Amino acid sequence: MKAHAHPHSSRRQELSALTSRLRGHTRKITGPRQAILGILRRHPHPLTNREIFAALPRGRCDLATIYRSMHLLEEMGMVKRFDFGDGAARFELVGEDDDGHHHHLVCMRCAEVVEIEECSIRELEEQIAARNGFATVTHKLEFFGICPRCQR
Amino acid sequence: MKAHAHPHSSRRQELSALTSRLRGHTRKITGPRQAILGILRRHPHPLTNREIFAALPRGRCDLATIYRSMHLLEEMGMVKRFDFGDGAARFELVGEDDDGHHHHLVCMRCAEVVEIEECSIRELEEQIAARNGFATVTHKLEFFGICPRCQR
DNA sequence: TTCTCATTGCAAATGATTTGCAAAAACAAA
DNA sequence: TTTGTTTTTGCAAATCATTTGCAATGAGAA
Repeated sequence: MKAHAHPHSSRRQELSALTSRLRGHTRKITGPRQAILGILRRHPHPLTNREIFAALPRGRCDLATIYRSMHLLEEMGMVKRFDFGDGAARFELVGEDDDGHHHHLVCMRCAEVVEIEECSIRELEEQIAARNGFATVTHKLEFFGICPRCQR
Repeated sequence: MKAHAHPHSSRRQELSALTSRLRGHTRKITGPRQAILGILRRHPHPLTNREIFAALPRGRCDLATIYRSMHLLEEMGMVKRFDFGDGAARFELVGEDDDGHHHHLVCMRCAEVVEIEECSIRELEEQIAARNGFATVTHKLEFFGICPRCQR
């Protein structure tokens, strides 16, 4: 999965800003957590836990700890979970201002990922919620196709 | 997961029509396959392999066979795979005329499923494909919320 | 520095899905 | 209908992502 344009990641957050968010939730700033946040900060792409693990200097942190950390960060709203349907969850850091809501266009051959900014599904979401009496409706939407390079 | 309106399933396919589609692909009409198609036909909802297994008279078919059958049926376009993000794939029978494209609104508490018919994402899909140079773009979209009953 | 509770590493447990393999079943041919 | 060939199945074991029990460790407060 190569590097790619990532509009949302234009303003990379300071690591200190990230850790202070942890502190604000009465969470401890541990080595593994700092390391994980560091990786997420450097890779503004959806990363699997295994990818985060591989990117970490070996022995720095257990895979189970990464799983636990991602749950914590997700609950705190610091990361967003994505599901590309291949059985492994992926995570991206969410900006403090940002709500992290966006979609992806995933190449089904090489797995290149392009971030999709606009989301005109909000209105549709409201219609569907009203029409079915559902509350707090959200959605998951990902696009899949063949990227330019794979078409050649 | 209770029964619910299912616009797409209005015309339930004959079992014989289903098996003849298998025959057309040089596939054998076996007991397990007929049983599985029977279950899918009777339950026009997204079903997990385990649910199909449980719905089958016990001893009728091995779970591994269900997994293999669903792959086969999916390749043949006879079923559509859905992913509600809970780690288990779900399948629905696809009509011969129908392309099976639709979405769901899933209650996050009780897992009730409502089928969503319209899909205004097609246009968006085309825009995204053109703008990013991707080919054969498709998407996966599911909605999640709290159903009326769970709100009480 | 000490105390306490959160957090971690490690290994084992889960749960969905896949796979190797020999036996059983379809179907076509005779 | 009997036989031969090929697919399909059941069963058990293997994978893979993810979770969890537990004792040892580390972070932050007092």
